Amino acid sequence: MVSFEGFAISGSLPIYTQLILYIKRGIVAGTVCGGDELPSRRVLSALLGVNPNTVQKAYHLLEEEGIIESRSGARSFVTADGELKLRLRAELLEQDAAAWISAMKQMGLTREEALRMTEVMWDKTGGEA
Amino acid sequence: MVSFEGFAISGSLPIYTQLILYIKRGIVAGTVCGGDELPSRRVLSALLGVNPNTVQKAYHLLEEEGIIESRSGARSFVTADGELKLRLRAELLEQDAAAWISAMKQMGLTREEALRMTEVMWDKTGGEA
DNA sequence: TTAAGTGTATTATATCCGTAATACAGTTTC
DNA sequence: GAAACTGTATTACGGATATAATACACTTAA
Repeated sequence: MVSFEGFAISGSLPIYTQLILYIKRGIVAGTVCGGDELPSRRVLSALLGVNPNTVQKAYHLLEEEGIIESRSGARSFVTADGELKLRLRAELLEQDAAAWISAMKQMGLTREEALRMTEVMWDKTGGEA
Repeated sequence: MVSFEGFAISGSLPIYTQLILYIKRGIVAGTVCGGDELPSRRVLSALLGVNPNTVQKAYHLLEEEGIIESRSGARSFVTADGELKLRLRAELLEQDAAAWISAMKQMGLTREEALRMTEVMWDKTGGEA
């Protein structure tokens, strides 16, 4: 069962987008694997304090991308092979890095200043190693 | 006069938010300075192919933050002293770094992998040194 | 002084996001 | 088989975003 313990709504992105990102990044990290069952729309919406339609939209879009599968009446589950995992990793890393580097360049930082910034902030923030 | 040559609408953020970010990052970079005149609402909206109300919203919010000033009838201009520049630099850098590092940790990257990612992508993208 | 440009405000419309309340058919489980 | 749960769909409402069309008073420049 895919866990949503580490998930929290934050920022200005639409909630369904945040849910999609959480699943995709979990697949890249290996914490979400092919065959894993997903919480039902109703259960997850109640857990997060969010409308069922919002979860439905996220699941529906994930299914259109071939990342999860739904059979009417039964619980949905993840369909993630190694190829998809690699595709997602490349997509998300490039996307995030491009946004970060673009912002740094717009503010006039040099490459070394950006690297030092990453080093300093990495340990200040919680999460992982 | 503040130039919007390097500005382009992109991504999912509201247009008025992108305009605000462009001004703020320009101030941090030093390309936008106190006393600089801003394009009028009508001129800038025509230049960007955007509704005048969208530019008005961005300018209005910037004025509420004390970053620009408007006199009814005359052109608006930037009011940015050194203190504001430092405040903006700290705010924006921390905000962007936090988003970037959080994404990397969610995908299970180590600190060194994130640093290497920055190094590799820095030269691949256009902009500055 | 007159004309042009400017900031500001209003009303209307359309789309997206999120919530709310249902409804129905399919599956799982007892 | 029956109850509970599931995916799916619909309608309605409010807020935010963006567009469109005006309108008015103020400043600037010719």
